[in-house]
Amino acid sequence: MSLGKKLRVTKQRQVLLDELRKVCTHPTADELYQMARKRLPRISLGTVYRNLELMAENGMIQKLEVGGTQKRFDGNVAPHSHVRCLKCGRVDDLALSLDLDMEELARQQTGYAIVRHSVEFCGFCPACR
Amino acid sequence: MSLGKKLRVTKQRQVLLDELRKVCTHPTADELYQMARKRLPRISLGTVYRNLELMAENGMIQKLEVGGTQKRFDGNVAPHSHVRCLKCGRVDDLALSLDLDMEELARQQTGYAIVRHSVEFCGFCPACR
DNA sequence: GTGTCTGCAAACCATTTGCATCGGT
DNA sequence: ACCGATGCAAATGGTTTGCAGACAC
Repeated sequence: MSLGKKLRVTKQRQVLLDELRKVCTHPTADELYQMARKRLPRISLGTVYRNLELMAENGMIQKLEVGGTQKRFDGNVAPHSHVRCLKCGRVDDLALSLDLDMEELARQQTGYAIVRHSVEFCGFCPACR
Repeated sequence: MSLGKKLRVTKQRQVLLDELRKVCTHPTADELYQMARKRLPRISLGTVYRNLELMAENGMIQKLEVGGTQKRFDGNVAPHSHVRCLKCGRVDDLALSLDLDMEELARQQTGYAIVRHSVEFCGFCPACR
């Protein structure tokens, strides 16, 4: 979550951040593009990708480390787990996080300097099973 | 891990499975392609992808649900966690698995029918930090 | 005014797929 | 002989990038 350089406040950036924080789903870049387009019809997909990347680097949003073909983004930067539906791909939150010293255990076992971790459950959501 | 239909025993399949079980790294499809090519120079990348997919469906190998741009495969089907280097992308094993009733907890909280889970730690490996 | 950001389009890269042929059973 | 599996090449789909003009500071 190391805060990077200061970003300029552009309409595009504001709208993307706002839309992302507004929803409880975990939209893909393309979904965010569709959402933002309703307010900024001329925004481009490239801008969406660039901003999501920059905002994630700055710790303003989270880029999810989940499976599936597309990356997903989360306006909630607090550590939490996710459940992903193997059929429809939706991702939901889960109020569960590993014990704080799990990362310490991982460091001891592997020699890695651990930055973060993620727990992902996979299964079928109520609508799909 | 629901075992699918029976697969024919082809040279390509045997070599891929053998190579994957031989290593402790978690190769990408392309890495496996390079490894297999030393023994089967005419094997195609499409065949590699098709077989990895089929063998994963049959529970013979594991397709890892980790971050990064490329999918990775694991010859070890026992449940375990992974550590991924944010710089070089290598993935190592971690002898750590969640409490058995974590999945039950996830089911209660979300209503999903949980099939599996994965824990991924991210950081910098000894060579990269 | 300067340096960042944007829209657009082309480029990229991992993965998938169609098809004619090959080979395991 | 049948039908799944293969090699090849083209197609796909998500993401990235180069560039010229626009905009935040």
